[in-house]
Amino acid sequence: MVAKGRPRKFDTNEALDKALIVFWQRGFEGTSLSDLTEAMGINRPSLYAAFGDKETLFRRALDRYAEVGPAAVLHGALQQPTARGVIEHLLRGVAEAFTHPDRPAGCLVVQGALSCGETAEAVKQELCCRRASAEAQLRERLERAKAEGDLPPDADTAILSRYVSIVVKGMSVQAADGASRAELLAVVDMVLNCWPAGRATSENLSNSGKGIGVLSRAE
Amino acid sequence: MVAKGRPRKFDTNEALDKALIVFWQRGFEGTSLSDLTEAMGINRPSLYAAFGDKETLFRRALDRYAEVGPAAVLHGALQQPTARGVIEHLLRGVAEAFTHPDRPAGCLVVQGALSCGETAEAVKQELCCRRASAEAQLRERLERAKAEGDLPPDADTAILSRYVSIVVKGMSVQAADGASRAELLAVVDMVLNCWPAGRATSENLSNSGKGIGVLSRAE
DNA sequence: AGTTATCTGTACCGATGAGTATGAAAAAGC
DNA sequence: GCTTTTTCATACTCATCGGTACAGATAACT
Repeated sequence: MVAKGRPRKFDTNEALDKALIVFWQRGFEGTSLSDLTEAMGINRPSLYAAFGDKETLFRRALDRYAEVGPAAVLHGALQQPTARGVIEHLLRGVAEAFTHPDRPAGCLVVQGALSCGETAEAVKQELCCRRASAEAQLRERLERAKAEGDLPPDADTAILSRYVSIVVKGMSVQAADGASRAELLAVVDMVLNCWPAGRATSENLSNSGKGIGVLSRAE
Repeated sequence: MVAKGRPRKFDTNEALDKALIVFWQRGFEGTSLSDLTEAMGINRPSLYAAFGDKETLFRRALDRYAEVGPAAVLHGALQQPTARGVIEHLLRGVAEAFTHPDRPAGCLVVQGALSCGETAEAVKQELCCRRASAEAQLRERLERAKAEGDLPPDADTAILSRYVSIVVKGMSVQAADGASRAELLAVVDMVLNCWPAGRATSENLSNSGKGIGVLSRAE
């Protein structure tokens, strides 16, 4: 299976990786086609022929990110045997991936198009869906843990997964602000230390009997 | 003190508030001058005469945001008598402010320019500094709490303030994703429930004797 | 009334945005 | 060697970007 016409002068995968890095650094709106062609080492028509328009290229980069970037951590985490293991693997893995020395800090799915103009609205929605999907997968995994007796039967998996999701998103912003790996991991340790299942108590896994917002104060 | 020349046809404060909303929704890069003039109900030269260029206007909007937006919650929180009260006021206030029905979801300081092109680099840095400043203020307040015996003497205020900062940033993204006020508040309840000082134990306030990363697993 | 100072509206500036037309170049198939 | 097919490089399109020149309008001050 050899191509017929003039062969490509560049490697498509390598070029996509370069594009991924640029999008990751600057976001969708902040990246111009000139930024892309310069980083990829190709010129404009080659880019369009190989990847389609800017939005299509961004989606390709997103898929690539899901395979090799921090987003890949979730997949491994979900396969851990215990709920505690899932959370630990996820948070530690993400803290490390967000501070990888050779890659942009933080998460492309968070920073790619958090708020934007109308022209990037579709991309923003796509990222929003991916974030929601990650949280949903996590929640299903915790639901399974509950069914297996790994989490107390009154655990609120919606709140738990949302909490973890929030911590991950927060770490992404913190990493973009320049937080070091050690700083993020220290927070992860604290979160894990507070992780309810680590205490073998269900009191903070739900609000059963108390109702949301009616908590005893500690003063 | 009456102005001399032709009087302004619009109210400067109202116009600034309109600009704030647009920046808050679309971010710095995602907002065009046409978006601004349309929302503010004035035309371009009036905008430039009254506020300077786009970046200056954004900074004015930021200052306004610090007074009336979610950022104002921090100020009230820092004045709470106990560390626990500070955190509770901050997290609850922010959860509510990020989901105010009449305002854009989330936080301008987080979403205004998280990642961007070169032209917005200065704005990005400014936002980064403001986030860091908030965390530093929180840390100083916790340090005071430690001095007052309100927190255990071995509490690591750097990690604690960073943790709270991460939760706030994460909630901002979550709110932008469409999370409801009740959903955020439920997470806040869980965080507060896990808040170490609420348990009158210092074991998860520091890693004393164990060292970061050497935590007992719960399996 | 006349002067001066400021604001408004239109119409414009050069630069850059994303996307493309076109012809030369380089390979395979015959 | 010639055709076919695909890629490459230059140079272009049109729209929009942030920012401004200029003339008319509207007020206070003298």
